Amino acid sequence: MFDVDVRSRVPIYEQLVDNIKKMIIQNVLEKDEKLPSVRKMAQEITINPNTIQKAYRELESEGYIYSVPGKGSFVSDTKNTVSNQKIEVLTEELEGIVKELIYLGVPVKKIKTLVDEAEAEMREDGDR
Amino acid sequence: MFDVDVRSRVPIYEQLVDNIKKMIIQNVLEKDEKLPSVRKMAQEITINPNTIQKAYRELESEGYIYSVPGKGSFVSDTKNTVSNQKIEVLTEELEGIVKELIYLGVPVKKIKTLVDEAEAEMREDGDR
DNA sequence: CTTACTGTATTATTATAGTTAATACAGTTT
DNA sequence: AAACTGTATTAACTATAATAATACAGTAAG
Repeated sequence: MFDVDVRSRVPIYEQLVDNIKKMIIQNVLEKDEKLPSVRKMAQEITINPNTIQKAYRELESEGYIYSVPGKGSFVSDTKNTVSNQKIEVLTEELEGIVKELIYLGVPVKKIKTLVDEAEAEMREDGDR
Repeated sequence: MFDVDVRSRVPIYEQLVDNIKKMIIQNVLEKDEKLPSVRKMAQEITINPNTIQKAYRELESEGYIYSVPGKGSFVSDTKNTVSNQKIEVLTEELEGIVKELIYLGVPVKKIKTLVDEAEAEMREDGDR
């Protein structure tokens, strides 16, 4: 569920932050749901509790979770902002890809055509 | 011309690799053009020659440049080899993101605006 | 009240990657 | 010969991530 790649160049605690953020935004983790305790999570994925704590501290400071000493760490209410945050993330990704395509020599016009094609495809197979 | 951010989390040598790759792909650096020597480049951007060498070694192993001991390092002929496959991959990613954005209610028109903004931002960066 | 959980904090240590530094050697260019 | 090139090697320094070992205080349940 919370998988990390210990060999990745991006730090474990940051992978955790990203993963959990994503799950919260996608509503895989719901409001007030309890996250595994730092020690339990540390056991689960066999890494040091301090690393988990660092991730949780970061998530709390960004408002994604709230922690109560003695009780645990819980998912914050991000309901009203969830969709916006998700769009924000996707927009950033889009920006990066567009920039790469442009420097690879793909003209903006062509990129916009791709956007249209994606929309068309989406209407065809109305799933997802 | 070859600027790096020494405070970035991405290593200097990798920034160099990326920058030079981009310039080659965009044809800012042309086939058989001579790159600054490791020592000269090191002076230019005030970092260690070994770091430059590491970048050049990487670029050579990826086929972007070729180095001749005693002469220098030169841009390879990569036209039509390197970038096409990347464009394919990026196009698929673009498609996925666009579909998600549409699903979230972002109109196609707005997405195209984002494309334009990305292009504009890119031109800003390019002049820096 | 005791026990076993929670989050939190602190300090020390290890591991790793990036970078710098100082040389050295051999090929080339003039 | 002198001044360039790329290349290689070894050592040292730095910053950051991660581990380890504790400790303390709040909460919940028996």
